[in-house]
Amino acid sequence: MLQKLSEEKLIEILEVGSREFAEKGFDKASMKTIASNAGISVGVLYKYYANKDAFFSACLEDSLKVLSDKMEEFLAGNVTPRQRIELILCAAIEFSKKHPNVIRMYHEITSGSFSEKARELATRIEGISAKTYRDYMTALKEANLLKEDIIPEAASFFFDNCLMMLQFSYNVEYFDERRKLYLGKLYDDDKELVRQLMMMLDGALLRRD
Amino acid sequence: MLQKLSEEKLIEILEVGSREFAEKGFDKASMKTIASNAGISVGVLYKYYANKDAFFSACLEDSLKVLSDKMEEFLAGNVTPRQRIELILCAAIEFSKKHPNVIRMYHEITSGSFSEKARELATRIEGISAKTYRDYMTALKEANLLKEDIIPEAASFFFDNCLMMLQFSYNVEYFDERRKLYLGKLYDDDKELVRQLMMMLDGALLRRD
Amino acid sequence: MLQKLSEEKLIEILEVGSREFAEKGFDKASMKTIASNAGISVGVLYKYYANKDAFFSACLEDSLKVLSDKMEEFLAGNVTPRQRIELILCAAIEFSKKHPNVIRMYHEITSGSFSEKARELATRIEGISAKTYRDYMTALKEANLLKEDIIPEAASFFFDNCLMMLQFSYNVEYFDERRKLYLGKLYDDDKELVRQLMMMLDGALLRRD
Amino acid sequence: MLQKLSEEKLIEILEVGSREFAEKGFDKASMKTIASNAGISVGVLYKYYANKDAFFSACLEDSLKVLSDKMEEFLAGNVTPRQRIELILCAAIEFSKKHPNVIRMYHEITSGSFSEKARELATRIEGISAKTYRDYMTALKEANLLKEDIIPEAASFFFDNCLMMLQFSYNVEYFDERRKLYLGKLYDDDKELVRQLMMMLDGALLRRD
DNA sequence: AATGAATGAGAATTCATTCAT
DNA sequence: TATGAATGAATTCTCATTCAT
Repeated sequence: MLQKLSEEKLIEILEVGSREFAEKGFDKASMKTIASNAGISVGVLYKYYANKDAFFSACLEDSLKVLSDKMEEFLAGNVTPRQRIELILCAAIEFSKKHPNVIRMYHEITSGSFSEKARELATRIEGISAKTYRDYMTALKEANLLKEDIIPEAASFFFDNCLMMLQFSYNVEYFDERRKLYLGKLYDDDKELVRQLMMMLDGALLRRD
Repeated sequence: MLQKLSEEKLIEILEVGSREFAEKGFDKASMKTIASNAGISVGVLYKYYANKDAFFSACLEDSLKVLSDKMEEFLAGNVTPRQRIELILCAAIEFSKKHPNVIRMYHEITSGSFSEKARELATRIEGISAKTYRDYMTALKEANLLKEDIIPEAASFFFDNCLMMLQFSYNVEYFDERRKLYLGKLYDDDKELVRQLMMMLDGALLRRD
Repeated sequence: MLQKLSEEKLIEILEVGSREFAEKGFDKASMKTIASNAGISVGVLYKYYANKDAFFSACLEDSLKVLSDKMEEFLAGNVTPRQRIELILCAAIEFSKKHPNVIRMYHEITSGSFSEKARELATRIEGISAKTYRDYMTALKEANLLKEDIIPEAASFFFDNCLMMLQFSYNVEYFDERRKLYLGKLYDDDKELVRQLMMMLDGALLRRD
Repeated sequence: MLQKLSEEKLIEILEVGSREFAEKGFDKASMKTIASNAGISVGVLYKYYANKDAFFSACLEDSLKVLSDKMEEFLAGNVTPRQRIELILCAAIEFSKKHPNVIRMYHEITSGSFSEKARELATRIEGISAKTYRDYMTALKEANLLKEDIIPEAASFFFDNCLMMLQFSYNVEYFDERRKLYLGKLYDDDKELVRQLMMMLDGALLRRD
C-alpha cells in the first residue's frame, strides 16, 4: 500500500471529496476541482482511487463511519426509553448541524445509480443501524415497554424513518425548505420541535404507563 | 398548428422521460436515449421542449399532477380519523406500486440543484399537501381529536414525513432494500405493515379515547 | 415552372431573404425564419429553391440586378468627366442609404466560400461594371482627358475600388465604424466628404486642365 | 505550470486556426477540424482557449499583430512623400503575398457579428493605423505638401481605403478574381500596377510641385 | 512518485432538408 | 399543392481518465 501521503492528507482528501459530492452531487462534482481543493494533482487521486466511483465510495465510507460511530453512542448508557428517544432526537439534530455533508452524502446515494461498491457500503451500514434499532426495540418489547401488538421490526423501521427524515430536513436543501413550509414559526425552535416529536414518538411506540 | 404527434405519443414521451430521469437521475439521463426509447428523433424532443431542463420540468409536472390529484382523494369522504389514516396509508402504498416513477421523480428533485421552474413546481405541490395536511390536523385539533399538546404544524410535518418515507420505501431502489433490511419477513406483507403503522400513527397523533 | 405564387410574393420572398442574409450573414441566416417572415412555409421555399445555397444565389441575383441597373444610369447623360465623378459619388452614397441590404449582400459574397452559382453571378455582374468603367475610362483616354500615362484598366480598377469602399463604409457595420474613426467630424457631413473625394479622384484620374 | 505544448506548437495552432477561419469564415470553420489539422485533440484547444470565440480572437490578435508591426515600418525612415507612397504600396503587396491569412482574417471580421473581444481588437488596430495615417497626412499638410483644400482626415481615409482594397485584391478570393477582371494583362504585372497606382495617388494627394 | 497536459468519447443542441398529410 | 412536423448529421464543449516527463 502506498504511503507517501500522510494520514492527515488522506483524511483531508476524503473530506474535500465528501464536501464536493455533498454540495454538487456525484455527477456535477469534478475530480479536478476535488484534487485542486485538496492541494494535490488528479494523478494522485487516481493513484489512490481507481476512478470516480471508487473515490465516491471511499468518501461515502468515511461519512458513513462517522454516522455509525454516532449510532453506538445513541444506545449507550442506562436511561429510560422516553429519555432515550429524546436523547436520540437531540443527538440527530446536533449531528445534522455538525456534519451536514455526512447526511448529504447519505442522501446522495439514495438517488442515482451507484456502483456495486457504494451500494454494499451503504447496505452494510444500514444493516448495522437496522440491527441496532431492532435489538433495542426487541429489548423494549421483552421488557414489556413497547406498545402492545407492535412488532420490533415495524417499530425500528418507523423510528429510523422518522430520524432519517428529520436529518434530511436539517441538511438537504429541498427538505429544509419543506420543513420551513410545514413548521412555520416552529422552523427555528428546535427545542419545541423535539418536544412535539417526542410526544408523538412516545405515543407511537411506548406502552401507556 | 398541425399536431403530428398524437396525444398518446406526447404522453408516452413524458412517460419515457420520467422513467429515464427516475432511473438514472437528471444528469445521467440522456436526451438521445430518451428520444430513441420513445421512438422519436432528438429533434422532436427539442421541438416540444426548449432544453433538457424544460423537458425535465414537464416530466416532473406530469408526475406531480398525478400526485396532487391523488392528494385530494385522500381527504374526501366522511370517515373517522382512524379510518382516514388507514385509508391514506393504503392509498400511498397502492399509489407507489402503480406509479413508481412519480415517486422517483419526486425523490429526484430532492437531490441536485434544479432549474427555477422545477423548483417552483415542487414547491407548489409541496405547498398544497402541506396546507392540506395542516388543515386536516387543525380540524382534528378543533374537534378535540388530536392528542393534547400536539400542534397541527408538527403533526402534519410528522405525518407527511412518515408517508413520504413509506413511498420512498416502495419505489426508490435504495429505500426499498432498506425496507427489506428492517422489515424482514414483513417486507412482503403490506397488510400487516399498514396495521403496524396504523397503530403507531394512531398512538402518535390521536387522543386516547 | 410553378406559378402559384404571385410575382409580388416571389419578390417579397427574395427581399426577406436578402434582408436576412444581409443582416446575419449566410450561415447565421435561418431558412425557417426567412419563410416565416415571408409568410410562407419552408416547404414552399424548397419548392422554388433547391437548397439554401440556391436561395442565397437568387437573393444575390436580385440584389445585384438592382446594383447593375443603377450602373447604367451612372454613365448616362452628357456631362463633363468632373461632373460625372461627382454624380457617381453622390449616387453611390444615395444608393447605399436606400439599399443597404444590396451592398451588404455584395459584401457577404466577398467572404465565405460560396457555391459555384453565387460565384458565377457575382463574376458576371462584376464583369459588367468592370467593362462599363473600362469603356468609360477608355473613352476619356481617347478624348485625352485621362491623366497622361494612366491606362484605362488601372484607372477603372482604382475608381471602382474607391466606390466600393465608399459603399461598404456606409453599410457594413465594421466599415461604418471605421469611417467614423477616420473621418471624425466629417462622419456626418456627406457633402464635404464628396467634395474631398471629388478633389482627390479628380487629381488622381483627370488630366490637369 | 508545465507547458507541454511547445512554443512552435502553439504558433502552429494559431496558424492552422487562422487558415481555417480565413478560408471558411468563422461559422463554417470547425474546432474539430482545426484540432485535427493542428495534430492535437479538441480538448487541448479548449484547454488553451475558453471557446470558439476566444480562439478566433486569439487567431485574430495574432494576425493583427503582424499587421500592426508592419505598419510601424511603413512610416519609418526619411524619404519624400512620393517615395513613401511607393514604399507603402510595394510593402502592402509584398505583405499580402507573404501573409495571405492575415488579410483574410482581417476581412473576415468585416463581416459577421463578432464577440466583444474580437471587435475591440479590430477597433484597436484600426485606431492605430487611422492615427498613423492621419498624423502623416497632417505632417504633410503642415509641410505644405498635401494638396490644397484636402483635409488630413479625408486624405487618410482615402489612402487607407485604397490600401485595404489593394490587399483584399491580392488575398481574398473574390477580390482576386475581380482584380483579374479589371486589370486583365496587368494582373501579373505588380510593378506596373504599383506605378499606375502611384501616379493616381500622387495626383490625388500631393500638391503639384 | 507526482504532475497536470493531453486525450477523446459523449452530451446537449441546432437547423437544413425531407415527406406524410 | 402547401404545410410544418420530423429527421438526424454535425457542431460545440466537457471532463473522467491516461501517461509522458
